[in-house]
Amino acid sequence: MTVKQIRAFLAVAQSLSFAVACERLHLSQSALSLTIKALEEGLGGRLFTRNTRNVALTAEGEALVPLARRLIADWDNAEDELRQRFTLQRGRVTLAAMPSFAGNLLPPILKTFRARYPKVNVTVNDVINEQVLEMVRDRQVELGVAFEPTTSSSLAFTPLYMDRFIAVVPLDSPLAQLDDIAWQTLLQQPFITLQRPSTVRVMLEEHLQARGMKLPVEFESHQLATVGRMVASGLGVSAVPALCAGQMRELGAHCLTLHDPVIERAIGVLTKPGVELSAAAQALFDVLREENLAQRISGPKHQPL
Amino acid sequence: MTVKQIRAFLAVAQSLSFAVACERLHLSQSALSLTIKALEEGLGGRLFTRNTRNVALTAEGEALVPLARRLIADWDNAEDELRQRFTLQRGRVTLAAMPSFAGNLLPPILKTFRARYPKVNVTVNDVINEQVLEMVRDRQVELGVAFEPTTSSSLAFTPLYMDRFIAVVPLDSPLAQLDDIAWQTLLQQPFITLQRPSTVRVMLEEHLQARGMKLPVEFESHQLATVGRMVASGLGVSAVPALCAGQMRELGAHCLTLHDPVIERAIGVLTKPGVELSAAAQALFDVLREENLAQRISGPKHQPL
DNA sequence: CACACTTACGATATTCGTAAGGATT
DNA sequence: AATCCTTACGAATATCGTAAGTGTG
Repeated sequence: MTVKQIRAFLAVAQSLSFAVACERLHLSQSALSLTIKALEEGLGGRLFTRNTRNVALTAEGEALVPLARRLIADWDNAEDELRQRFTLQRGRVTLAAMPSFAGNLLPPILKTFRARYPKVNVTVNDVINEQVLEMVRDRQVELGVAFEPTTSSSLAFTPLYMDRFIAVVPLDSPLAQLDDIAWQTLLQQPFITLQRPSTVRVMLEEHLQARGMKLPVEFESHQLATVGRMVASGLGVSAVPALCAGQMRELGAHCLTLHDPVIERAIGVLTKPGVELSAAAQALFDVLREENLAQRISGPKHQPL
Repeated sequence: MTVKQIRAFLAVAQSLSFAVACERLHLSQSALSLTIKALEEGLGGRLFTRNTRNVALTAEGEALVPLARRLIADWDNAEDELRQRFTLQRGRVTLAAMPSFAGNLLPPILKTFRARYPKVNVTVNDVINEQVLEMVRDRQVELGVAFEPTTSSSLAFTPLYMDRFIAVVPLDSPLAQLDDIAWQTLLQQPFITLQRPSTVRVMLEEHLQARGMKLPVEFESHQLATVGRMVASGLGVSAVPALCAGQMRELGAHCLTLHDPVIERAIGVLTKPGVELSAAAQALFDVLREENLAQRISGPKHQPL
């Protein structure tokens, strides 16, 4: 039993005429006749009673009609769906991104993506930097956005931005009047930062230790928003990735360029080598790079690459 | 997209190896490779990522697996069902039979049929003789069992039995002592019979009128069982088709051969000419004729043909 | 006799298997 | 070097359309 045979059967069953059906099928009468004959022989009995003058369904043919209809409908739907996936009229991407990215740059990017591929579903996993690597490695997601891995992580990294740390100070602090600030100066204030397992916290401590400096940590949180709110309310100062500048300002804190040392690290897309991206994932990857380019023009604090 | 392609896809998706899959498909590696390639080209994208060392599903391929499974399962089920219908492992027959037949000879016949074709559904329409003709004519049923039509009814008739009228008298009547009885004698008793539209009633009156006799009707019913019960309780006598002898005896009445005149008429199978019988209907038809033959040997009152 | 399905047959297209090629372990 | 998928190519097979055949109204 082949798809062609069932399509032919349905066409004949509908019109009850070989002559009419063979036009719809773009087939000669003889070919149609043979096709039906082959189907009948394959199934072991007649589906139509036909003399030269009229065509009618047998009882078994009658039974096949609804089955055939369902079969062909399902068949066409499946084919359609697959084709839609390939043409990105449908589909699904899974993405893991670290919170600072997921909460700041990602939303407008997703908006662009959605505008271009409205039926493609995007699942965003807003997880900490380490888990981004883990999820990509375990193939729980196709794409990850995170800091560039330090150790060779067996993951492919495509840089998007060069992110540097900026200082965050209360609006009413005298420091808020400066254009930029040195770490040495900043660290004379009570320091508010993320809790230890955080990549950001670890990065900070490593870089500063190398320069013989130490964080005068006064308050710790595991959420960047809390850090921002604490700074805004005058409890102390902080240093965060430039990526979060917008968020900090929204929370009522002031941001300054930080130097001596400039601490920076690439943020980019992580993929698992050898695992081919779905068409949908590839499209999202492309949008991520395009949007990066767009930002380069408008020029934010974090520098696109 | 063809059935063969999808089967090939599933085989490869399951084993994740072309080499293994091609054995299950009874196909050479190259043919399988081309089949998958054709499927991929037809759908517009890759379903497997494959280097010589391992084969893996793409995201789209992953999406196709459940679809393909359902598609193939439905396909095979449909094919199976049709094949079962043709081999009478399944199916459905519709039959209309007049009550005297449906209630007496038919049940053991259906038992034989069911024993032979356990999965074939039989729908019996127990309707009066005229409606049997009507239902066959309207193709509401494939087969009918009824008296031979008088007027050319445009239906095909295959005789099964020659049924003759027998006398039914109360057990305690002096008539019950006789071996046989003439109509003239029977008609001296109060007569119980079916109501007018009945074919049996009309037949009786027509035949007797031709011989100058008339039914001394005392009681009328539209059900044969009621007639039997009335006779059994001594209200009068009746004459019924020999087909109903068993039923009459069960109701407590006595049956006698009736003569002068012998009124007889063929009972047989009605079909609509030009309408091919389903395999199931043909099988039931055959059983009806076989059972008739079996009865000829054991020899009942109504004579098989 | 005209219409509609079937059968016959030659041409075309598809599919298959063998064999060679290429890549990975 | 061995394994496994792909590509190439000739052979077998299947499918198609034209045309002749058949039966029915």
